Amino acid sequence: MEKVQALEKKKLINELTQGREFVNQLKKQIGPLASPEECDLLLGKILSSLEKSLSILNLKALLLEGGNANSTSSCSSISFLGNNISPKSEVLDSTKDQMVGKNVFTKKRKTPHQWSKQVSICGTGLESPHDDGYSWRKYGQKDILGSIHPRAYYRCTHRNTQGCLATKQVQRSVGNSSIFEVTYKGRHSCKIAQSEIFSLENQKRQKHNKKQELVYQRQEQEMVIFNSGPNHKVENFSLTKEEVFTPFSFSPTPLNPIEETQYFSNSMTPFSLPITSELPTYMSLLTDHNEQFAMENILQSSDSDVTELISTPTSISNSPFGGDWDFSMDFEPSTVTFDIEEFFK
DNA sequence: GTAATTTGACCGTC
DNA sequence: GACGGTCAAATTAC
Repeated sequence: MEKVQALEKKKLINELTQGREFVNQLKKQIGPLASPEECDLLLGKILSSLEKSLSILNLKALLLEGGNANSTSSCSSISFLGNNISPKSEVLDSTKDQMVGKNVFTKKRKTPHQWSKQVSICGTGLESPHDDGYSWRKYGQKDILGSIHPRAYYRCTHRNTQGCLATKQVQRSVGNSSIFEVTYKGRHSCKIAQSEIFSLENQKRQKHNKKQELVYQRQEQEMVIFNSGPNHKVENFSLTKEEVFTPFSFSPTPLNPIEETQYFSNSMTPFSLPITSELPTYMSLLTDHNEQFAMENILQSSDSDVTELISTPTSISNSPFGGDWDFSMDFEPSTVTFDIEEFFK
């Protein structure tokens, strides 16, 4: 068993090291003379390394969960946005069921086919946070005990037409009414929403590429040191929040923020993101739909990562597993930290 | 006319 | 019985 763990650890370190190396290569490639093909190739390698790393971690989590149900160590948490996210992982439940059989793990899931998350959004207006890439239909509102603001309930517009069961709850923060707490439940299975997301990403990407050209031009002109994190980007270049958020999204499959942090934390300039202690500051810049979208991507891509591991590297839209297979992660709004050393003890 | 929102009622859980 | 979540009829917006 220890040998297996050592092997896994070695593999994981190897994959992450490779990922870092690819990012560094990509960093060198990106520029006015960058070849899109080269960039695509490197991004593919980066994503591949990432997926392998995740699969190792997921398998490890499976083993831990299956072997020691009462274990309180290991995969505890991932810190993000000041919210607590505990991986009450259904991806693990689902894959576990598939891999080891339900005879061994007969424990029923508490909330089948659901994942949830919570984000805080600094609303620019007085109304609820707007477009997060999906279209929602309000179906209820309730006064909640202990809160001066009512909670609004939304479901996906395509619930009836496509059976999409995604829902979200929106509620103003008690302390700061300009902040909305949004809790997502369920996973989008609607194709329309996904194409809208993709379109939104393309727009962002195009916008970002234009901005990137400006950045390079200004770098040449002003010799600005561009390694001070996103705050500097905002101050120096007046980049919008979405450009701060998606500094690297050239791939059709956008990296999620955690992935970005993992990969870019080790790279230096010009796209390095603040890590650990600076992360909340970085994330605090994310507002409105971008922040929601970021959270969405964390979970949705986690889903697709695992799906792709089992099937083939296909798009997110047409999973062959349909609604019967739910590889999504079930998150609670809690602070999460992930200690990789502890994970392999 | 259609779609979205509002809001009181209902239901399940604790 | 209290509470949170959902339903569905009525209302509003486009």
